Amino acid sequence: KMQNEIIKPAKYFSEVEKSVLLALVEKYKYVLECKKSDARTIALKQRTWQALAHEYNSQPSVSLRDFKQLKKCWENIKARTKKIMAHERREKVKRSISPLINTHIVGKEKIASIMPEQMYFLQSPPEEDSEYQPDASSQGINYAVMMQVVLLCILLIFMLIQLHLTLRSFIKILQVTYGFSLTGCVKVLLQAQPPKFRCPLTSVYIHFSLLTPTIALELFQQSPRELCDEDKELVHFPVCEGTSQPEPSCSDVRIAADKNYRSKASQESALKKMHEEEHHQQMSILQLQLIQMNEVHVAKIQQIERECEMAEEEHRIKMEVLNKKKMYWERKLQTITKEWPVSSYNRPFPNSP
DNA sequence: TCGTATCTATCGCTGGGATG
DNA sequence: CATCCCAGCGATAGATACGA
Repeated sequence: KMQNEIIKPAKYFSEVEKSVLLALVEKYKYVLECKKSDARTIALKQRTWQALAHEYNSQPSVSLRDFKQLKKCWENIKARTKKIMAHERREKVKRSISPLINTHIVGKEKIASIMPEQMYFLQSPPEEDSEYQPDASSQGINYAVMMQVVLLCILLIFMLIQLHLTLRSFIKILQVTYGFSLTGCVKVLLQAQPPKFRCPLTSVYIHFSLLTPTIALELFQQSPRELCDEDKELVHFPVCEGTSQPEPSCSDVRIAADKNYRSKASQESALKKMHEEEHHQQMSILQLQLIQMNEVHVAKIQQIERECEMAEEEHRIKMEVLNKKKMYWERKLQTITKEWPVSSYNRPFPNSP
C-alpha cells in the first residue's frame, strides 16, 4: 500500500507542474496546436506529446504523468481560459469587470497566445486603438483575418456600386494607377497595415481617396470640383473618425488632391504631383513587399530550426533506448562468459539440473 | 469521381472526488 | 458545503479506405 502511495501521482496538477507543462506546450505549440489533421500531422502530434511527456517527467518536482494526462490537462486549461476570457469579454461589454476574475488564471494571455486563432473572438476589446497589436508571431491561417478579408471584399463591391463602376473598369484603374492586380492590391493593403485589421473601412477609404482623382481624370472625365466633393465624402466617412490614424503618406496625397483640384489652373501641376506621389506609393508598397518576404523567410528558418530541435530530441531518446538495450546485452554477455568461459565450453549449463 | 463507412482528434459538458 | 479540478463521455468534423 505504501509503495502504491509513493508511485501514485498527485491527483491535481500543482502550479509548478502546470507551469512546466505550459512551457513545454509553448515550446511545441507549432505542432500541438496545428489545425491540420492528416495522418502525418496526427502521428507527429502523437510523437510530440510522447516526447513532451518524457521531457516533462524528467523535470524535478513533478509527479509522473503519461502523455494522455498531460494532454487532457492542457485541454482543460484551454477550456478554462476560453471560458474565463469569454466571461471577461461579456463583463467588459457591460463595463463592470470583477478584479477577482482578472486574476483567476495567471498567465492566461500566455495561454491565449499559444492558440490565438481560438481566442480571437474571446479576447477583451482593446482599450485604445494604439494598444491593439496583432500577434505577428502567430503562424498559419488566421481565420479572423480571413473573415476581415471577406468583409473587405463585400465592402469593395458595395463601394463599386456606389461609385457606378463596373468590376472590369475598377480592375483597370488598379492596373493603371498601381500597376498590379486586384488580389495583389488587397494583399498589400492587409500586409502593409496590420494594426487596422479591426477597421477595414479606414483602409479602404484611404485607398479610395488616392484612387478617386485618377478615376475621374482617366475614365469619367468629371469636373475636378465634383470629384473633390466626392473625395471629401469618402474621406469623412464616420467610421474613420477617431478609430485610427491614417497613413501620413495617404493623408498627404489626399490633402494635395483636395487643394489642387479646387483650381483648374493648377490642374497639370497637381497631376504631376499625383503621379510622383503614386510613384512613391508604389515604391513604398514594393518596400513593404520586400519586408514581408524577409519576414516570411525568417519565420521559415525559425520553423526549420524548431523542427531540427525536435528531430534532435527524438534522436536523443532513440539513442538512449538503444544504449540501454546495448548495455543490457553487454551485461548479459559478461555474465554468460563468466559462467561459461571458453576454455570450459563442455561444462554442463549452470542452471541445468 | 462520388458516396459511404470507419477511425481519430478535438471540444464541451458533466460526474465524482479533493480541498478549503 | 461550495468550489475547483480531473477525467470520462458523447457530439462533431476531418481524414482515410474502399467499393461502385
